[in-house]
Amino acid sequence: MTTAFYQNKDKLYVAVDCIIMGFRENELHILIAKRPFEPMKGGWSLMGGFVDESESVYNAAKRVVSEFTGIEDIYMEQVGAYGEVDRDLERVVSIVYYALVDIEKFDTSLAAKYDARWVKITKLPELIFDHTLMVNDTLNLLQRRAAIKPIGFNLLPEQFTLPTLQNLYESIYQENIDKRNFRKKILAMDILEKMEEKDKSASRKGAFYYRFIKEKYDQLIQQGLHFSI
Amino acid sequence: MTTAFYQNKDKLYVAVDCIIMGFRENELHILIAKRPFEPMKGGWSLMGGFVDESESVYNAAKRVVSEFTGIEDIYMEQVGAYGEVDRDLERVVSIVYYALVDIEKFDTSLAAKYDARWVKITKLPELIFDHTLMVNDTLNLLQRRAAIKPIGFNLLPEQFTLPTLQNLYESIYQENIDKRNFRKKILAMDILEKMEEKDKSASRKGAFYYRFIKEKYDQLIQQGLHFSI
DNA sequence: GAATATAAGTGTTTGCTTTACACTTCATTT
DNA sequence: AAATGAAGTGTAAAGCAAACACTTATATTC
Repeated sequence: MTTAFYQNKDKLYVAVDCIIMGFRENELHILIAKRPFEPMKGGWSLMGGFVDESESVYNAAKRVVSEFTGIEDIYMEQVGAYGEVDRDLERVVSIVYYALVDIEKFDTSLAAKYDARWVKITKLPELIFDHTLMVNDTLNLLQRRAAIKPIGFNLLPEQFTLPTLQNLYESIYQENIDKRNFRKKILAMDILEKMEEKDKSASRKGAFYYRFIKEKYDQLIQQGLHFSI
Repeated sequence: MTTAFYQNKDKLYVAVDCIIMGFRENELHILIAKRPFEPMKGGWSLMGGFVDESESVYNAAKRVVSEFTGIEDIYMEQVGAYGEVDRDLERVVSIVYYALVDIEKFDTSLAAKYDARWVKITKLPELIFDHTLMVNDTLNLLQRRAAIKPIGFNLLPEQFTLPTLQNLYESIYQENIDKRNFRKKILAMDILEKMEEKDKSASRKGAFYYRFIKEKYDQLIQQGLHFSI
């Protein structure tokens, strides 16, 4: 069915580009790939795809992230739409999402298949088209969002230590955080549960594992309080 | 020129919807119109239009705002892309911008032409499709942005009084602000210039006019400080 | 022209949040 | 048993945010 009024309007390609973020070696990483087709074949590119007529933009982004990582449960948020006429060789409007994934769940066989690499956000190569701009905008957004929403945990495994969590936030904000102030603040919110085991991989003494408890976070919100780091 | 790889991909309608905001009678207003065509003819709708092949999404939004207000110099920011499959009867991906305009510059002849009305944001009627969601998302964004960027001035004429400015922020945040704290904070930033004339329309005593000085704001930023209300 | 009415304009105190800062503990390795 | 190195802990100072009430200026009214 076509509605009369719309008929003479232009249709455009609509793409999604995904900034897939992971955390390892105490640094934020982004998954990028060598582009396998023209234009800009061989250039470093974000993970993208086209939006089909029959799928929502959000689902298109989910599909792309799953396709390139093998991960199904994904935290994703829209960054925005990029619509300059000359941003691609063809006229393509691209809608950007960032995804926060537990890098341990990454299906490494896909790296070879798609010529993809996890690169440190501080050491990104030049990307094609406006992809560098997209990454910059995303980092900005992430910094603002991670400060007030407990989204950082999506980058970590179920269990993590406080030193690791702190490293994560230091990597997101790209600045050092005082250890005592950080622990005070995060523990005061009472949204973490301390485990009995320690992670001894990073020190002799070992650091206790903690888990983020969504129910505790919901309680915090119900009390009219907010997450804040 | 068509690049081979893209050829078998779907193309979609891409629209812009604009949340055009103005300030009068001490309240934020939004420009809405009765939709003149099917589907949903006669329903209250945001100001929108389709993105042409040859114009950027941003320019499409500017064009729409100019068309419906007669105003050319517009502060505009993207809210995001709305891409559910069933958000319209046809498959239309809509990219939303909010625009802050000085309502005094509004060409009132356009109101009749487009069956448009300025309505208080607190008294919006039901809007078609996902337009109510768009407005809610926008108000949220505006609240966060107006707190840290001097964008509110775009809603006021060149000269304005501090009581008016305070009313504006109260309308944006939908809460009362202490007069002394507000004046202290805004004046401490030293980004306003006090005029010699008073506005006597709202009180016998009259309130001094002020102007926002962009150069002073730039200085503030250069000092490593930030706008904050 | 004196009294009245009304919004504009002005400082200080209190509490809270943020920042700065250094030593002890634990477990492994030598 | 000693040494190593990261994990873990509390307090004080400063800065920021929030609460709060009276005086001033001018038009209007009597």
